[in-house]
Amino acid sequence: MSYNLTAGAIEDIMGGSKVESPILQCLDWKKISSQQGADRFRLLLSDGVCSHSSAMLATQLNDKVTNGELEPNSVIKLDKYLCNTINGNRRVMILLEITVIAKGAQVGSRLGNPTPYKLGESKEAKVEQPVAKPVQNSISNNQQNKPQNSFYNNSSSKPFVAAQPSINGPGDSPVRVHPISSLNPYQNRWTIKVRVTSKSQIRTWSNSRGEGKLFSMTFMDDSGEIKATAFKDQVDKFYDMIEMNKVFFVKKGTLKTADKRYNTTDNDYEMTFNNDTEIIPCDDDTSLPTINFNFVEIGNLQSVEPNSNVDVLGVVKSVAEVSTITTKQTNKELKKRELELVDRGQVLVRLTLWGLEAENFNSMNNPVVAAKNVRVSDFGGRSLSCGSSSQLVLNPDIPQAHQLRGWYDSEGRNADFNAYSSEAAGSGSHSTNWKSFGDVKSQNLGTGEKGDYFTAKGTIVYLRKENCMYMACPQADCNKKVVDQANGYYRCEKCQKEFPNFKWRMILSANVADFSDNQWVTCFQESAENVLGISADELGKLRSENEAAFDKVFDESVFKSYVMTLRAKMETYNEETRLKVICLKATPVVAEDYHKKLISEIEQMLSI
DNA sequence: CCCCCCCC
Repeated sequence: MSYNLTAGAIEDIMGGSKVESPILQCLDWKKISSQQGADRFRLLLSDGVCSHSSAMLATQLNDKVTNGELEPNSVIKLDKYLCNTINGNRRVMILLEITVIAKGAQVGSRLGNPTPYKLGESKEAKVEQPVAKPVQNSISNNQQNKPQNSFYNNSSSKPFVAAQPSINGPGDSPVRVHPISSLNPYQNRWTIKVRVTSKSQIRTWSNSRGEGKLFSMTFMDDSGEIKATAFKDQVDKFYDMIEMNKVFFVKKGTLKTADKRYNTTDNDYEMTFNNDTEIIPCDDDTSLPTINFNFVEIGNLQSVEPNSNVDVLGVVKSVAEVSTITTKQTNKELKKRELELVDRGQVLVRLTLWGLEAENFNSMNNPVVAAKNVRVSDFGGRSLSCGSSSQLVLNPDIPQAHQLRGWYDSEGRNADFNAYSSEAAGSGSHSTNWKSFGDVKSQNLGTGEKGDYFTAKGTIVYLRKENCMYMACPQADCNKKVVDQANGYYRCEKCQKEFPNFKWRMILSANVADFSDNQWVTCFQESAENVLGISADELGKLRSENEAAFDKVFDESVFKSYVMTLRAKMETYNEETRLKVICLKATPVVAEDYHKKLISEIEQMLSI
């Protein structure tokens, strides 16, 4: 097996040429530790002729190193990369997208005989291509630290020079547009061309260090996104101008390390506007990506970690009035409004809007809403809340939204929904917490204080007939076992009373299996009656009067499948602690409903 | 320079 490295690519790239999708060998990598906790990897790349160690892996690709995909000697294709100049002459490549063509172990050793690249040294005695020369003085105010030939190797048609005359003064050269991913705190001569993909409300603060107001926003271009914040004067200057989804040129802002606690973008840096910041509207609305979503299905919110942020797509089934609440901490009055969102999984979740967004939300006719970056809370099972970095988009023009619209108008409008809600916290909300029996073990369910409630589809593989029922106190609120006095009376020790009758109660041990594992579960009265399809009273009669019929009830119940509401909890008997799983409810599988759930899970998988 | 994301 031979691998064709793009010989000469490193020299060309270092010389400033644009090389499409070069194939290089990664000879080694090195972890550059940073105080921020975000590791960065520097790669030693070779094109077979030259090697060069100034290639940084974009942090979103770190897992390629950590998961072992990019081991030394791998052959890789650079699908998307940048080349920046630092300190006037040192060039650094930033790898944004790569494909590992051959694993290091497969390649085995370094290919060719690469020697380290040195600036200005040509490997061959060839005439230098004019394009490979650093661009000199083509831009007014040329600075040492300016990225002289920063380019963005995406598609062939991406303009590197803004064709927008409005930001160039008379006689100025066209302004070079930089990708967001190239911004860093060490260079301040840049212009980015970005779309606004979120915009917060204005918020005020007052603390020991002073007071003021601010708003924040997210900018996006092909290379990534960045959070930007405007304070005080800059709020007055830019708040009205910055509009969701619009495109702007932005130049001169202060870059600092992103505080990942409050910044959900994948950018290592964030921007603060300053007195020199310029923002110029741009009417080009087509060349930049628009807000993108990574939707979690409403029914899958149960498996999302509370207090994390997600994107959700749903139909607004209902809109409540605005109400006012008072915060516990500061006694501040806040306006809120609740929306109910539903999707094809037929699950309903509540989304809370705050402040002006609550007051201004005014939409009838059950719009589809795409909610970006909303916070997941575990209140009432799961609920959603908008924060400052959240963004709602009504009736977005995306395929999933159109599908959802069609579904809602044709059937969803009249469908019943499984709601995450506080009333259902004991049962209903758990009906959407699907687990497999394999999950019960691998996720250590039941180890918590309260026990874990979940839903599983299981097939009965064995029913333990022995001791599955007992004679119980006939009092309505007492289910204690009674003692047969052998004189026609039955004594309940708890009630301290003898009765001429008793009632049958069930404790049925069932072994239930799904694709992943099997599980012993205990069914008490109701769920045992569900599973056996007969009342305890009738079964009790059969037991004493017709053993064959009694056995038949069990035989016929085996290999039937049920959707079960279960509770797993560790319990201790005689100093032995083991997991006990109780079946609270068992309903025969309705194929149509269950298949809908499977289909929505498949759709969920495909949409990622 | 904020850093709150609330309430049931």
